Amino acid sequence: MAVHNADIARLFDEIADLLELRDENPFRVRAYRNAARVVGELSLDIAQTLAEGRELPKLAGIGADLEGKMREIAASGSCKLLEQLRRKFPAGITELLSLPGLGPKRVRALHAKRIGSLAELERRARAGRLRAIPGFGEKTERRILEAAAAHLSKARRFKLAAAAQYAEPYAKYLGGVIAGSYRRMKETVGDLDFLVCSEESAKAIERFVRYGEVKEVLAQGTTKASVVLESGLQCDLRVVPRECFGAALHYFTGSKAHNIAVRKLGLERGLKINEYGVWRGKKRIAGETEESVYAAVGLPYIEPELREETGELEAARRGALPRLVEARDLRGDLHAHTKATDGRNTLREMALAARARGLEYLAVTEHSRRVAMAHGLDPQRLARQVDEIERLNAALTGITVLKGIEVDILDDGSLDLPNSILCKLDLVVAAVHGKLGLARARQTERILAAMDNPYFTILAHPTGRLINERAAYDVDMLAIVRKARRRGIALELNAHPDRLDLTDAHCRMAKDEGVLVAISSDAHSIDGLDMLRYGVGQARRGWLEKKDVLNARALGELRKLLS
DNA sequence: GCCGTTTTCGGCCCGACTGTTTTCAGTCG
Repeated sequence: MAVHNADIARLFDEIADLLELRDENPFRVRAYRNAARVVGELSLDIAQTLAEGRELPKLAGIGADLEGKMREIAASGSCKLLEQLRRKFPAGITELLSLPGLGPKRVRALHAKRIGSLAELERRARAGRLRAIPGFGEKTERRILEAAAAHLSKARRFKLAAAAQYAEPYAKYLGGVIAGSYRRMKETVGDLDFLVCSEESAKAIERFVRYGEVKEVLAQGTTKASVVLESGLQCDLRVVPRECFGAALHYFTGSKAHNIAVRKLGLERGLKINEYGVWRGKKRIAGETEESVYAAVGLPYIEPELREETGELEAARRGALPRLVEARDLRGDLHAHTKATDGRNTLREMALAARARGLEYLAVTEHSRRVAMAHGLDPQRLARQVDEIERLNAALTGITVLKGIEVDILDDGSLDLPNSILCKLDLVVAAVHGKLGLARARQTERILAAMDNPYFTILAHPTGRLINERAAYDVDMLAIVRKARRRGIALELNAHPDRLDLTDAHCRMAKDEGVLVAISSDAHSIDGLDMLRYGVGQARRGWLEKKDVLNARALGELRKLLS
């Protein structure tokens, strides 16, 4: 049984829930929540590291006790404390905590009345028997009933690109900015946080709740409000005066863990930091800009994508923040399809679209024959496309089309096309598309074997995950990254919003190990080229700089690296 | 449960909104 970091994180969160229900020391609860977050974001595989007898690195906020519990969970899949806690409550109790409006105090009150599951809660609410419980009223009872019904359809997080379709027009309508995880370019967002500067907050709030797509107003006060859109996406608005804009933007951008750490730095200097500014006593000393907030605690500006409390404050203190890669740094795109296989536009249309977007080169990388569904290319068809690309390059200026392939890595680690044709290409992007369920050791071995092919240049979508749909295949990413380093292979950061694969943590791993990352669109149409922006966002979350990105190189230098 | 250029004990981020209250607890972000 393989225990993943996500499993350890989940169990830590469950312990935190149960400790809260027992009204334990809130700081002890916080320690478990923090540990869940740190473990969940860690790229190093804890169970595997321990299994190999290697030491765990010191993790922030995880001391001897929590490390012991990590070891226990890694070895057995659970831990004694959790088992003890679970015995004190009915099995479904933590589910109740996920309902809006239900926190530990109320769930404890429910438990005292022998309500320990969603089903039971719904039954009692329907019978009108919740309102008799202290702290519950008629309104709460109704909200719980609605929430319980909605919960069954399982609230999902929106992919970043989907959220953008709601967020951008709403922000424009409000005349405000978008903060929260959207601004931090997280791959999915649970809600949208808008910030508006105005001295007339009532008007701004009114405009917010009157937006045409609003289905329901959850809360409406004098400085903040929450709504749910028809799409199911929750949106929150805060209105602040102009002079507070920086402090408010910082506060509502998060992450929560980052904010807490910044406020602690403030406290050490005798400063209080809230969404209205940085305060020394009653005097506001900063807050008009985000820069002023950071400066108040002695730090340079930190980019939103870095604000996850995963070392950015320490780096800022040392003056060692990365100069993050930007969209305009990209000189080309190294993964795209055309009509020849499953793309929708012709070779020429794709080349012109890339040129129109300011790119210097575009690699055309069709599927290989194994992917029959996409009419993958066999050696003869690929040879014809190579000729076609050469003719097109002779006819076009301002854009160079590179000859490539997205060749399948077969079950045994060989490639789907012979070297006799691969050697004629500028680059070979290789990818796993089948046998996703192989056991970790075999999957890893298969990919490592493929990387021995001398023409292998880029590993496409290295984890194979589809956001909200399919988990990553089980693979030893560190072994793959290290092999890539030895073989001079780059890893792709597939920018498609469904993939964003590599993850942010894997980008950092690649950077730390000295492996270049190719930010590629995997475009199947000319519009697909625009997805590069999400790849850049993910790369920035992974601390990547221009120098870490293969396709931030000019064509000449790229050719040198490819050869 | 963690942590320490004040500390191995005693701290641990901060404010708004709602509903159920008669002045505030609970929840949320």
